[in-house]
Amino acid sequence: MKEEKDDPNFFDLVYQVVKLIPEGRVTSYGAIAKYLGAARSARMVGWAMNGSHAFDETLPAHRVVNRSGLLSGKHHFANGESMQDRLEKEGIRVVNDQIQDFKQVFWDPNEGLTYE
DNA sequence: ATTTTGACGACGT
DNA sequence: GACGTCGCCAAAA
Repeated sequence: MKEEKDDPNFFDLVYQVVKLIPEGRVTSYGAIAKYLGAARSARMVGWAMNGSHAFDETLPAHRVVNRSGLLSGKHHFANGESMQDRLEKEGIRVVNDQIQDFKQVFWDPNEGLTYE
């Protein structure tokens, strides 16, 4: 038998979590990584997203930002403006690629609970 | 096979 | 809070 040394599911899991992000909310790569048990592999989350749109354009990658609430990956979208535009459409305020009230719109997959 | 890079994060200064 | 450095792991050169 072949031992699963690697975790091909890791990438899939990332996509699943991103899909679970409620509208008008955002999360960070590190939060997702931590949720998957790879807290120190936040980079892998971003790397997974890199190929995500290749087979899943519905993936709301625009709701995933770095821990600072900065649209670090906006340059990877087809149109550099699409990411910010979508966020603002969902009620998220973005100024200079920086999400305003990031703490309020932040959604942690670990909690998944509605807070005030 | 080795080196560099990358949609990040934590820690030290 | 800004800046520099290290760690993490996978893909590209």
